[in-house]
Amino acid sequence: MDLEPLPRSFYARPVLVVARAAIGQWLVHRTRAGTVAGRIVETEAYRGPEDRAAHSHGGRRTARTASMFGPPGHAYVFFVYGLHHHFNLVTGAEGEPHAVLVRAVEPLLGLELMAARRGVPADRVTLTNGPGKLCQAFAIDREHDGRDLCAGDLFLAAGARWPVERSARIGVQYAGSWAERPWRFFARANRYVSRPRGGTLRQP
DNA sequence: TGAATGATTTACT
DNA sequence: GTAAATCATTCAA
Repeated sequence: MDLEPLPRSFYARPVLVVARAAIGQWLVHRTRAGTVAGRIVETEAYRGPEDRAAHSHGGRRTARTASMFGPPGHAYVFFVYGLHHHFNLVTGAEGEPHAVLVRAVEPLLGLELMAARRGVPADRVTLTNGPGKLCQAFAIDREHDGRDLCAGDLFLAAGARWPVERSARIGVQYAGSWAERPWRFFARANRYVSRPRGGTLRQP
């Protein structure tokens, strides 16, 4: 299969459209250590400045959120909890701080490399079933913040169509009524979709 | 300059 | 189920 980056026009659309369209596409990262790729199975839309859960809410433009305000088709990567990275796709128009958080991926290529980076066996869903986990498996960190996803070693490629379901977002209940909005999209019947927090994640 | 905290994960009781 | 890990960013002073 040819792994060519999706065009910028894929990202230059409303954030909710991109969040839904991203399900089923491939996420690819080529590094010196090898290539890893997987199917995107879970996303969430963050629509600052009116979205209280978004870092860009209220139009706050800081050093951290700068890339969220940049042109579409670039990455927004940030670091939380002192240990984890989160990977986002910048969408919409330049100056519009909207982004799509990639929350889970189904591993397809480079499973052994992912397993080595994660320190878990390659056949476990915990390899990539969470935003922090997939960043570790794909070796995505702040180095990639602001990176162009249309030209480089980290990009989305066209994948197969996949049935999509939607729900409220996870982990941002404080966002009040906005959290009621079904801005989380996930692939139906895919075991790599993350489970809501609080529930113990058991291995098959 | 200093204190609080988070779009989470993991281990432990 | 609950708590610890762990630090860049943010906001207050």
